[in-house]
Amino acid sequence: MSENNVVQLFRTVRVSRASEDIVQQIRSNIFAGKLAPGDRLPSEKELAEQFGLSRVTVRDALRVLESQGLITIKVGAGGGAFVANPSARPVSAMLTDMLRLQGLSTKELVEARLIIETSIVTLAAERATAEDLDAMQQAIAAARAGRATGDPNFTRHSVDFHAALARAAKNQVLLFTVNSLRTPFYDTLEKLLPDDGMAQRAIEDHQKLLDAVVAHDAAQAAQVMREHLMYFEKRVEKIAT
Amino acid sequence: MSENNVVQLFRTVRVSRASEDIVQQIRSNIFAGKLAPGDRLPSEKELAEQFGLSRVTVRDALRVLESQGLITIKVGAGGGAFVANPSARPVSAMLTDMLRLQGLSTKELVEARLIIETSIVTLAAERATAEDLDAMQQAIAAARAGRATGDPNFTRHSVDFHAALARAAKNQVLLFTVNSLRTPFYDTLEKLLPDDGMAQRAIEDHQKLLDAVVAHDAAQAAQVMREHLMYFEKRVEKIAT
DNA sequence: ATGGTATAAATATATGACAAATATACCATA
DNA sequence: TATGGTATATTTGTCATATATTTATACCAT
Repeated sequence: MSENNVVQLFRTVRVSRASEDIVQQIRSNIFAGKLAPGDRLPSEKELAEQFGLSRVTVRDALRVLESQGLITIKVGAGGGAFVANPSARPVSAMLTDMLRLQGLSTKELVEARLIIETSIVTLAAERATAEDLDAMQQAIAAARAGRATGDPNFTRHSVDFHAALARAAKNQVLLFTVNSLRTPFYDTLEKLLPDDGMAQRAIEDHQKLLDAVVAHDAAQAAQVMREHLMYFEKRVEKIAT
Repeated sequence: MSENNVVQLFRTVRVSRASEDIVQQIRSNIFAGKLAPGDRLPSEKELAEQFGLSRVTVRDALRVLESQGLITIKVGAGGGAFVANPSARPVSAMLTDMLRLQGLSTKELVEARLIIETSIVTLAAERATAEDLDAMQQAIAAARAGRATGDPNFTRHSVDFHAALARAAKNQVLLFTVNSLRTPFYDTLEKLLPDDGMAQRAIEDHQKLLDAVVAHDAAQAAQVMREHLMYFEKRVEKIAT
């Protein structure tokens, strides 16, 4: 064992908190199915008694569980902590945060988004239900109606369209991943004043995407998506710099 | 507006907590780059003064930020809340929770991973540097050495190999995303007792992947990756149980 | 049936205090 | 000088007690 190559035999030690034990116990009960979505946990006071700890410590634990998406907390009579429905939303939010923190280049984001969005649209071409198609069509119709009244801000409808498209792929992992990648773009897009040309282009592209999905034409859908993303990401890129 | 079709004009209202405002303010500073990883926040006492709220409320907010993976908290002199390095681990942990709770299915995860991993290996075939290739080779060599001494546990070397491969794609977004998606799988694999057949297969596949990347043969690399993932994911069918 | 008020239950927040963890400074000893 | 021990200061962790706020329900009046 030379000076330069120190072998790591031990791990960092961290003293745990009492509240972590509470978190762990409640998690175990949730994962074991002893607590199901919608079930109410005992009140903070009761939990404090059961755990033999103070109410503050219990609240600490509950805040952690809430942040992990495992419980929701309601105030007032009949309130308390309730086991949450499992959702990919917290995962997506966290992935969004983590990506944001990394100071990623637009180029990397664009590239990653291209890969995932084209996969999504390919899957959507296979898997979209009538409901999905309807949702996509409605987003397009709403964008058209908005434009007809002179409102060039198509962002909201674009978000809705892309959300419906991603749902049509029937893969929640891709859904939350692409949402995390999209968020930076939509944030920027919403800040700029979109012109009517962009609105028109968005509507046209969305319609083409929908048509391709309806026709189960995955290759065409992927191609349109690529062009769509490249067009819009060039505009966002200009503004961001 | 008939009885059966009630138009939703309003959204559910929820009274916010004071601590959420603190969370938001700290997040804004982190995302704006005013607080960088490693930076220390003021003490709880000082934050309480700055926000004009009690220390309890500040602690609430800090617990949330900690659970979101944005800060780490240290006890004692020189302690306090420090801005965390972005890590895939909190995302993976949350993803694992959702898998356990069946909010997401293994099938969806596998499908998403297939898409992203094959894109990564395609990019790596174009972009890998000598350094990347060396790192991959070393992971393979380490796995071989381990196996030669009778240690069938190749998981660590597999993690290293895939990490090196993902770095070779030169896209931080894909790297981070795939690390988040991969970890639940490895955590499960590590809990199994892998047999030597699996170790051998991993080493062979990794070598084939490396060879394809060296040869800039993206199509071959993608094909090997697909087969590799399908082989292993069949053996880890139930992730996070 | 509708509206208003009181009450109870539960979380949210505050204040003050002590416990525990940790880094640093200082001193004694070999 | 290096090592070990102790004291001190700083900071988080937890506690006890209390009040504020939110919300559902019960009850009464119109």
